[in-house]
Amino acid sequence: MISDFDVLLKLAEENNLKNKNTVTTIGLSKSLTVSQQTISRKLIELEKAGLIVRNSSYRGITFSLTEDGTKFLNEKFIKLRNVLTKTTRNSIEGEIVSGLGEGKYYVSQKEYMLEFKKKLGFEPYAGTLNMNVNEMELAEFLSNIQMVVINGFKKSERTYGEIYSYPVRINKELEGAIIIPKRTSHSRKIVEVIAPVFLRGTLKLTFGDTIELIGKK
Amino acid sequence: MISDFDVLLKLAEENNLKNKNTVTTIGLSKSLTVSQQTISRKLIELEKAGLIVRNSSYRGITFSLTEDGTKFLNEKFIKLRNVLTKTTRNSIEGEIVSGLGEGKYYVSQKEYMLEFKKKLGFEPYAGTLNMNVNEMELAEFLSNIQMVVINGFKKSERTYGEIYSYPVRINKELEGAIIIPKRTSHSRKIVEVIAPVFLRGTLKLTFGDTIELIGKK
DNA sequence: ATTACTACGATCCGAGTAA
DNA sequence: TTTACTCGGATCGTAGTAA
Repeated sequence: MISDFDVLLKLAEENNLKNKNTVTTIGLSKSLTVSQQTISRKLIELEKAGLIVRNSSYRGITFSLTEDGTKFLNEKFIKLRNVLTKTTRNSIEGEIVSGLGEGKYYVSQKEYMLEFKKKLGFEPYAGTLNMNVNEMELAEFLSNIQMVVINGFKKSERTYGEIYSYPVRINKELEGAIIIPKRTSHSRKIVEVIAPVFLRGTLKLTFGDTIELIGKK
Repeated sequence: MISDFDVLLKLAEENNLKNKNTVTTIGLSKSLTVSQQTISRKLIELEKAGLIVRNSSYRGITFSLTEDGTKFLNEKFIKLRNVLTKTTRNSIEGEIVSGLGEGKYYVSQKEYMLEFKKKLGFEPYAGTLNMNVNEMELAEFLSNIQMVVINGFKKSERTYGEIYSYPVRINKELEGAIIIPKRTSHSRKIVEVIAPVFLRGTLKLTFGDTIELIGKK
């Protein structure tokens, strides 16, 4: 019995070894020891599931992993990493960048504000600190923090979605949280941090400075 | 369709590779969204395949992963790491720090110098640029560069060991290499960079500035 | 409470084969 | 050469249930 994971991992390996993204179902079937027909069907299923995009002809199949496909593998990687290595990532560093973030808009909404106060224990300053981080480090870091779900709401015909928040300690001084809107599916290089105070002011930071977040709990 | 990998990973997460732990088939069935009966059968199969040892009673199942079970997960982990790090990291940034490095001493040795010229294609300036980097980023970065081994030698009863060098491009302008003595076993936060010119002068850098290295090949 | 057997419908695999 | 369809046999998943 072959799984999506097996096939996707093999595709990712093929994709890396050669720079070409062309494979044949026969080649894959040999390296995975299943039939050509099964591979053909599996690739169709993976495409339907949105994990790859695919273009087949009588000369083979060209493909690439979608963002969701990479994310799928990355999640497995992080779980394995947490299980197989004793040291887990409970801190992350990042560079402060200027914000064109949507976060400020969110924290300005009264309804979110009340939720933040109730669930995180503080009323956030009406702005966010934007931070440039390594994507893989971020994924590892977040996987070790207990996520707090901030409920969405509806107001004047617009729907405001759920926000995932991750409590952190900032530069070993201040309490705060990383916030990530639920509907954001792509992985991020920039995250937004909220806190009860104006962080750039309180910590005397300028763009380009590095700050450290430590996961709480 | 649930795979051995899914179940084994969940088991490993449950006990975090401690020696023994107790789970219930009902609990596992909920977190993996399959039936209790399927989990029961899967655990029996995993035991027959030699991936876990298992002891069941009316109070639950105590189990542990066998060596083969851990190996199974570890192989997946390594494949994922190779695939995911290769696609993500071929550059690294770091801050220039003042050097108390041993590198300057090395590049001053005639024997090393000749090796550098022969194998890297340039004769290094007799000094190194010291750079503060994130250890994990460095490990990922270096794993993607083809290492060039600089041979050691003996001179007046002292042994000079091998040096590992990693060709890089500096700030998209200059050729150079990271050098790491072979006998250094601990992971490093500071690496030394060599180049055919005095880097701080040529690039007009001062301590605290950030530079970017891009892996070659 | 549990685990795990039986039975059977659902799903998967792959040989044959069309395009 | 390919990919990918059909379909029969094999395997999987789960409801019911015994222990």
